Amino acid sequence: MKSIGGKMANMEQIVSLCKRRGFLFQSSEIYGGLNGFWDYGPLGVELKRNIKEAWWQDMVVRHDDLSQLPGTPSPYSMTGVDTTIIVHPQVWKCSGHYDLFHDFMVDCRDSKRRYRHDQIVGRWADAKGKRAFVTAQAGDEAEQQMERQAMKFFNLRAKNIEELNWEGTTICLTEIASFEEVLGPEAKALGTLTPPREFNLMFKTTVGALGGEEDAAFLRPETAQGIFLNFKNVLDSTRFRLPLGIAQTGKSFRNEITPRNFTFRSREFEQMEIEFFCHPNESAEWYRYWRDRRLSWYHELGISPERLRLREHHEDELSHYSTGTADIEYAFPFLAAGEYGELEGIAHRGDFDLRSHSEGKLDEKRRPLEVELGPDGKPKWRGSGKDLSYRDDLTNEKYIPHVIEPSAGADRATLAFICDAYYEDEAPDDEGKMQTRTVLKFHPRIAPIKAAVFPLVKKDGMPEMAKEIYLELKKRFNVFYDEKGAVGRRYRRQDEAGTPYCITVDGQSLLDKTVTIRDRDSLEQVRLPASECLAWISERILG
RNA sequence: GCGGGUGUAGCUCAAUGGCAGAGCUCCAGCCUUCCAAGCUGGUGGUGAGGGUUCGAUUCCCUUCACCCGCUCCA
Repeated sequence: MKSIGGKMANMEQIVSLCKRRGFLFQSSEIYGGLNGFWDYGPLGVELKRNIKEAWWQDMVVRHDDLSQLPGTPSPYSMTGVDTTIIVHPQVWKCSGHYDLFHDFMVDCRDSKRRYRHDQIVGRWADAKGKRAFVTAQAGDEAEQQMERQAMKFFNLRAKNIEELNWEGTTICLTEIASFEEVLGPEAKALGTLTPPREFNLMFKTTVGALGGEEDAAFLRPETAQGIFLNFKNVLDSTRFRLPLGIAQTGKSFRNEITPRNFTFRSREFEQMEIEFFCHPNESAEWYRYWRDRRLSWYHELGISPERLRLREHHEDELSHYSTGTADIEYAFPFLAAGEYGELEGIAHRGDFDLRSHSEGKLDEKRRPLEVELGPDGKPKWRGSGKDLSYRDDLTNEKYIPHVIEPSAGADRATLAFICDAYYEDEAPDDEGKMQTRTVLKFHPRIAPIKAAVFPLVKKDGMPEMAKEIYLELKKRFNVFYDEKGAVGRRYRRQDEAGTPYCITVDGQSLLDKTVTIRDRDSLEQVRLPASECLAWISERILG
């Protein structure tokens, strides 16, 4: 979002443009839509493909694996995989998603709030002949909040605090069978909490036509696990050495409780993920490298630096096994001023993933990490039992690699690029009056249409020459031909689509084989031989 | 999942318990030698389901979607 002439673009205008020009449509729209699902239209699919392609080219294909790049401890390799959406159900048990994504929630009928069942703590209390299980949300202030709740509920003043009797210790709500005597964290009466209800954040499906519950499988909530599963395959089938990054793009699925904000929180979405495997001693340095590299990638593709920020997670926000996580965040127009939405997370994951898939799911709360045990004392979720360590054939050192994970949302990036490109400015019409112009100032590399070719008027042989140029460019780029109506109107239409260049064949073209190329942002035109158009545009869009 | 708001043409918006309108867009044609508003004609709509009624886009119920606020966000 940019402001020009003091007018701020708002999300409604952007959504409207997306639909009007064919960037994004609601999924199943003719049936009334489906919450949390979005389709890309003719312009949107080109934009998103270009963004994914830029990512793949920049991260994998064009990566210089021979040089030591600034900020890195050594040269490194990059490669890719494309793994399945459905994998062995055990994968999600060892990855931690199964436990984490099967939250039980309780709602409070009184306060209209919702809580995670396992994040409510409480303690039995009595006063004035009444008894209640007084609760609060787990956290540092839980004890104070419980006391406040109890004083309020029992109608006690501070001076009568000794009338309040606590029994036993603070325990989790999960230990309480019936909620009849439970006082919700913000409730005024007892028994207002609903029974715990399961929220399946992973999409469940069935493998096999007759499958029962034992054949249940899940659509992946992230592409990353497919990379871990193939870590050994990649090393065994190639001559790559560590450090090595393995990239993958693909669809993931999460049953978000509240899809919101256009495509920002969708239930079906596409990720662009890298799992970067390295020696534990160098992992901190690699983490910093990837964090900075990924931030600069957005800058290179033209995102406004002032709307983008890198946010390091606080220590208490980190996963227990992570020694560092940073989010790349964008100031989306649908957020309040000063708020940012996550585009990408760069996480130092240590050896959690490879060890979990080898030994069994690790207990994130234990230091050092150990396999999480079930009630029977055996591993809660068994791993594959396969050795996923790496032997360095130069030093003969054997170790379990540490992992840096730059995980980006392709749809979120696409949305950010659209929002960031949206401008309304003023340009003069043919009578010199200033008219509002809506323009998407995409970086030429990601623009859906690279160039439009127009005959200035539809006669005198101009269309013929323009079509020739169009067909020649079309062999290399997505280009657009238009001969209808006033040329100014055609320029404006391309501005809305974000087309960076418009090539116009005019009277002079017929005499000397030159054309004009009009720049979307500056509105300036240059004249050059028609035969040089391809080279001129190539130079500007290859990035 | 809760509360509030909104659903009328591709877009922006009118109107009404009794034939649903405008502007822009779009399409066809005319005119046009560089930045959307010239001329002629044309396509096209009440989110879905049910109820009340002689008749519902309008009133009622249900549902779906979108927006705002909670909640959630590994």
